[in-house]
Amino acid sequence: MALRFKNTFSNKVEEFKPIDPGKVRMYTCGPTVHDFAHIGNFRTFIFEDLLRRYLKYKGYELTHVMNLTDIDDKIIKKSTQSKTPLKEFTAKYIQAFFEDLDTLGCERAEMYPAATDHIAEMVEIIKKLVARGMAYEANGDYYFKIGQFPKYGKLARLDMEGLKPGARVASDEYAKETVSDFALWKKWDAKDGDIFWETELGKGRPGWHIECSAMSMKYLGEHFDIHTGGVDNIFPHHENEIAQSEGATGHPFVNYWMHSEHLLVEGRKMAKSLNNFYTLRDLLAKGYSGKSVRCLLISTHYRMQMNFTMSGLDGSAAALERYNDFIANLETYPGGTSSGLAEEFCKNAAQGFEENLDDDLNISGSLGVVFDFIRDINRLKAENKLSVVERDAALTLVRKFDTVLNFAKATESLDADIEVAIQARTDAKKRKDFAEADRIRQELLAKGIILEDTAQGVRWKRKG
RNA sequence: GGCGCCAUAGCCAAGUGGUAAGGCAGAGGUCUGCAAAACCUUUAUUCCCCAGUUCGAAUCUGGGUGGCGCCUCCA
Repeated sequence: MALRFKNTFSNKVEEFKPIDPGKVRMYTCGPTVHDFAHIGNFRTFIFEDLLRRYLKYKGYELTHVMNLTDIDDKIIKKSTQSKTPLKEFTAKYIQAFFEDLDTLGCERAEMYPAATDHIAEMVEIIKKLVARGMAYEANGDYYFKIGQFPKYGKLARLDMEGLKPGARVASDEYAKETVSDFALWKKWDAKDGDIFWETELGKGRPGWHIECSAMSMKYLGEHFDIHTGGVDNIFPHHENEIAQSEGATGHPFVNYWMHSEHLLVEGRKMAKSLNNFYTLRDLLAKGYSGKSVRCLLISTHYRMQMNFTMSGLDGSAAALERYNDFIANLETYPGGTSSGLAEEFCKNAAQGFEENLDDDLNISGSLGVVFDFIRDINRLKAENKLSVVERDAALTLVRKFDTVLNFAKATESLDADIEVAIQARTDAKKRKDFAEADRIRQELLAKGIILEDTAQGVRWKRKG
């Protein structure tokens, strides 16, 4: 079976066929850089990392663009309040974002264009929309005229006739022709301080949606393959992107829309007021590794709401250890006598891994295959029925899986001398030299490698 | 009110017509000074409820119940 994805636009699982055979052009709505990103944001970025890694695994040549939204109301407010120039204010969070991506083992996209570097491109699109009668100016602001775009509402499956103006719309300060028309360009206002651009459209700043139309089409062309984001972006952001882009070019914009569901925390929507709001840095401060967070966030299908819990994170840390122990133990295994079974285990695992991911990135199914494979090979190893050639084949396969999963630890976090000490203690016990074993135990306790030493036994620090 | 997602073991979760993957936690073992690590074994007569279709339903149909999200700038 071929690779297939759920397309939000058609609401169906469709076979994936790129516009240019063998090549994929993909756009992702990136972070708004006004603060540290939270784990809900990263769930989406990790889904996109899985998607990009799997497309490469399948042999596609990928061009992936992720924008940086470095201009919006929140940024203006915070930057103005802190009396920090816009670029300086956002630079801090852009840097933090890339650090966090590294911590989570997310591969870099090919490009990370920033909105403020593409004002001219946005102005061009708006001018084109005005010329085509799909946008208009009102009191210095520019709006998209959704009445001129019959397809409007199709992505989100909204009936625009049925949309009634709510309290929020009624209080809107802008002078639109129709309540649901959305802003393309906002005239400078005193609260914007010194944040504005002098353009043919006047002194002002772009709306949020136009940024993504401008940057995606500039780097990927007017018609590209995949556009991703979180479900909350379906409406209005992506609906508006379609309207702006297709309104300006007159032809299709994106073939496949893919959206990841939200992360809940302890069963509730993550919110600062509920005291369940976590950034990646909060979790690192609690002693969890980036890879543990990656493992947890990637392990539930992207279209399912995922409930984040601390015990779930503990579980992922443990699963990750099983995976890494498997690799580490296999690497040092000297090899035994072949039973002839390993070849089939490898073949089945490779096939199962791919079949599941082909099916709209069924990561749970694929992980099941990987852990089945780990158990099968471990069993052969325990019985000494795995030859050197088979051992190497198994290692090669799991490393291939790891190009998609990226669960393997770059470095062992326990220091080498600590490993030596633990081994020395085990050896001492084997010699029945319990005085020596206890001495080493005290030493490890002093170094903080053993966290607790109770009558029931010792509790070791997790390697993760 | 409109649109959409979901309900499978203590927890997380795959499976969309042929008799319940996988992970965590628990239990037993390899193996014992008490432990730990690693590995192996084991853990759902049953898939929210009711009715129907079928030789056969977690899976399809109808009707309920419950949870969540979106409906103007939140991934």
